[in-house]
Amino acid sequence: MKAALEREDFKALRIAKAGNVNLKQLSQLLGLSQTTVSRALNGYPEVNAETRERVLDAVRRTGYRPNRAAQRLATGRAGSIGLVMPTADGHDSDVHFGEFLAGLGDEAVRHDFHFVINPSHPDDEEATCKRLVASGNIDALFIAYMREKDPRVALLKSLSIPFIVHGRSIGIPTDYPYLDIDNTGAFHDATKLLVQLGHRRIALLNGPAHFAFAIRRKKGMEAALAEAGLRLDESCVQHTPMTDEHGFAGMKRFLELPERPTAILCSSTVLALGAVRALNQAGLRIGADVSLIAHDDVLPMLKPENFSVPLTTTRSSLRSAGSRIAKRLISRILNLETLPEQELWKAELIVRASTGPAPR
Amino acid sequence: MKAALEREDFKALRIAKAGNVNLKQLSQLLGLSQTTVSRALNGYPEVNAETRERVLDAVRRTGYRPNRAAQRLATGRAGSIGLVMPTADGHDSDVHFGEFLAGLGDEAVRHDFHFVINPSHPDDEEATCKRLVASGNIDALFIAYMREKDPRVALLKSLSIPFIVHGRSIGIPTDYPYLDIDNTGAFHDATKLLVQLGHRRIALLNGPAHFAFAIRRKKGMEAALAEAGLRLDESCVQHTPMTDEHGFAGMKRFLELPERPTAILCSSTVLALGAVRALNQAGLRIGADVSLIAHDDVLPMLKPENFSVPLTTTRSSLRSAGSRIAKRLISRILNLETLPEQELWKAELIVRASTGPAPR
DNA sequence: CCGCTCCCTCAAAGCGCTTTGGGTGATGAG
DNA sequence: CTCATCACCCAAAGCGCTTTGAGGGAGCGG
Repeated sequence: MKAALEREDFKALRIAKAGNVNLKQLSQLLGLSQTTVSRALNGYPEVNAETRERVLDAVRRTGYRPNRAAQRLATGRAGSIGLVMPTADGHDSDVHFGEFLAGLGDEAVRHDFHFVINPSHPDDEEATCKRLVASGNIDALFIAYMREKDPRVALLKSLSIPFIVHGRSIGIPTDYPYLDIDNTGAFHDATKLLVQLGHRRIALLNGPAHFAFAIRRKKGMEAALAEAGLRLDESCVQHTPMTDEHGFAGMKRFLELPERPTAILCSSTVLALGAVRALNQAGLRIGADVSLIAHDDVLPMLKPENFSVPLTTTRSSLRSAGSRIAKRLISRILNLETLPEQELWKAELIVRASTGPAPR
Repeated sequence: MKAALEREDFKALRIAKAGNVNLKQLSQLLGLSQTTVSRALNGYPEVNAETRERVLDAVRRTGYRPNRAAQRLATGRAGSIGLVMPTADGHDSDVHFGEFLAGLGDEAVRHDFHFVINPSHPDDEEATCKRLVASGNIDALFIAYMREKDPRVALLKSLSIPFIVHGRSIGIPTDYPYLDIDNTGAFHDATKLLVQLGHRRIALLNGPAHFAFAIRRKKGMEAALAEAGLRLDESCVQHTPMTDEHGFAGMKRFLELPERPTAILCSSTVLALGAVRALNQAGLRIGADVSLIAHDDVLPMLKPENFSVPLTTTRSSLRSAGSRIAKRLISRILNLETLPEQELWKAELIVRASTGPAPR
């Protein structure tokens, strides 16, 4: 009895939803076959232009919308792209993820694509990827938070599913599609600026050491220091999650060093937030006693220009990256391979008041 | 019998290797009809317990996974829930959204549900809802950021699609399913605490005035003030987006008032961030010269206990709310109406160092 | 041993779309 | 006048699942 009721409910739902016409009705209305209508709609060439116009017009009038589930079943295409969201109970979720998602979603929805967001413990991402692909309800996968020699790349290649990587791994061939920013270059330039301002002892508040972007940023920094005949003291480097909390603690540790750094690079404005707090607490003037540069992902809630002392930054919009990746992913799914395989975006160095000449 | 089993094992292995098994193959493997297998899988009562066990075992061995598209087509159920993400080019995306999503996603993925995330200009949400429902590829809708007399409630009721509201509207009957926190109570209690500490002039850094939660929080505050024979001066209230930037600007304005408030309530820790900055800049000691209480959504990147002066807060986890809403939404879709229609969560008042006796 | 429930299982009919493999009439060439 | 060639269009066969309506076998009372 209960089951029967349920079934009826669903039928009702279906009909309510259906308010829509279906292909069959539409074709009857037009006096055409379903084939022809379908072809007209999907842009096949063997349909008379006039017929196609007639079909399109009927679609407009009836408000016909193809049933996605039926399309998916018939084509075998799922119409959705998979994301692995690194999060777990008791594990910090990443602010940067939301912003990225905004860009991705914006673009995806334009093509009527769904997401399958699969939360996963950060250490379990490989298995999650596998499961997600095996589930068969995604057409393409997006992965991020790349690590050194990241095993997911090989995995995805072997799974023969379109995918795009946000970032790049290190230590494996880069023959996969990616979108990355030039982290090395960005932190090289930032460091160079500090060196030119006379800084000799520069510290780095970096993201977790296993992430490729963190490794590259450090490398860029070291390169710029080397050019000036300097080297990066390991005591001046900290790898932590990119939260306010760790920024604060990290900066405090720097300030306790016997030979205090005069300038600090931060891998995120969120880290910088805590760092600034520590500096204020220590009574140090930013831009005078200590210089600060942060990488800015353009998080709308945290603008570097609004810091008490506006922050010099290397900027690259995370949202744009999301949007771009969605675009490329979808065009790969639809086999419109016109977009480039690999992209490296330059970050923009924007000088504000948090950087000044080294104190003497 | 034994031989048959072995043969089955062998076949199973081969099929598993070959790729995905489908229902037909699975039923052939078992020597059952598709109907029976389907029923066994979907928990229908008319299947022998032993048979069901046999089926389940075969599923395990073959790694069979039902094709979602086919299921959706056959049942008319889309297997996904719709979200409207308030964001647009040039419009701030909300940090709180990401955190909420983490909870929602975590729960949804457990039931193999998808999302359809539809970004929308905040002023265009009604139309977006309509479009989303009409698209026919969601089974249920979630809406948030409720406003006074929110037209979306009536809209969704008329569309006869399961939905849950995060928050509650104001000025319309509350006969719809929602999950809200007791904003009135939370800010009532917070204000009461301040009053007890001797504060007489208390200000409010609130979210945008059109949001119901903001209205309720203000109301709660006014009630507590009234109980003490006080009233809320309009110059002591500010409605702004909940960003660091606005927190800073808002607090600055408060500090410029002829009669400066001695305590401030913030609708978000993000607002508090900027507010604290302004206080520091003005050289005021938090917890001594000025008391501060913020509402804490438990954003992992911004913990109130890590503020330079740990923040007294009213706490309610946004992630838990997301998770809970997903659970209820899914159970409504599956017609397991065991969960309550309406829930009001109490926020927890946690006293830390940012509140102290009023200065004299 | 018959007949009648219960259980359990089955074959087959959709769900709405895409796609294959023809057809048909008009056109132009031979 | 015939035949190949287009340009259009069609009927029908899936895609993999759920669900209906019906059938077969075991167990029981008569």
